Amino acid sequence: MSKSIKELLRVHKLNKTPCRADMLGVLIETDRALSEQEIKEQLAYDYDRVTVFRTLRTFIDAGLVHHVTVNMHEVKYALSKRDSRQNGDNAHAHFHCETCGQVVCLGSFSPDEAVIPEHFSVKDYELIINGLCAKCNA
Amino acid sequence: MSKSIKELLRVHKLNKTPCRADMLGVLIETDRALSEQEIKEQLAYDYDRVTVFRTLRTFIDAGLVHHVTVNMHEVKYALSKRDSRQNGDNAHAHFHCETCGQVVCLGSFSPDEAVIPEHFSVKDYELIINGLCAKCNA
DNA sequence: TAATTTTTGCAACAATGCTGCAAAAGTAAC
DNA sequence: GTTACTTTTGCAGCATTGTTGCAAAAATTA
Repeated sequence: MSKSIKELLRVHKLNKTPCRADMLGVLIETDRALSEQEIKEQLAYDYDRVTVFRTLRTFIDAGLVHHVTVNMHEVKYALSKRDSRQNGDNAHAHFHCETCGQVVCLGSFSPDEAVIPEHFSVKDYELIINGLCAKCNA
Repeated sequence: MSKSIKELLRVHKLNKTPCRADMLGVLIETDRALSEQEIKEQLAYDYDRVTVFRTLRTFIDAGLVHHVTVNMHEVKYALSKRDSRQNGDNAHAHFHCETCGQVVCLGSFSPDEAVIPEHFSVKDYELIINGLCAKCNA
């Protein structure tokens, strides 16, 4: 397990540091998206809150992690399956449980194929499309 | 115009107050989603920030307004076309321009029909599905 | 107009996002 | 391994935002 952490960091051209390895370990061991708070609670050591904050940003910039926002303000982070900077993996579907707050990443999707896990029920969904409007596209 | 503000408030069972009428006026005159800050800047008078905050929440609770979050933390508010509490209008597609930050509401959608306005280009989209997971569904 | 309910403004606090800077740790070259 | 250089971390600290409680003001109802 420790080996793949090292590998992941190396592949993404990030130096290996205790905090990064620790955080990555937490994210690897979870199949769902975690809030900053949830990640902190699972870390082996207490790092400065700014460090955790910056590390998450580093991971995102490196394409190692992606984020979702549910309920207006709850930001959750999850390991990207593949390097989202390189390939066409530019769409994400996430399932958010309104009761327990759990967010699971459903991976890539096309607007015409919604993959809902069995026994999950959909109340509503929201599509956020990022791109350029007509004015900025000119 | 003032008449439709009054109407909207009445239909949603909300008392008419200067702040509400003012804010509703701003939202009606815009076809896109606005941040709390943008709304404040367009108001005729300066209301307490808590009042604006609470009024937005009141509007959302009443189904008069809905919200989108882009770029992790930017929350934007837009007038709902119909009362989203009553009918099946439980899905929203929003277009977010990464350059100017503009968010336009594309209205209701099904995952298999993505309606992108002409000359808009998509970089990526995100689908947030709210509902119940298997565990909470039991 | 009076009585009752609702809304607003203010004070205040917690949590979060973020920056600059110096210390510590990591990396590379010898 | 030691040295020199680069990167990361921790800390102090500030701005913004989300939120609550309460009393004053406004709106609604009778």
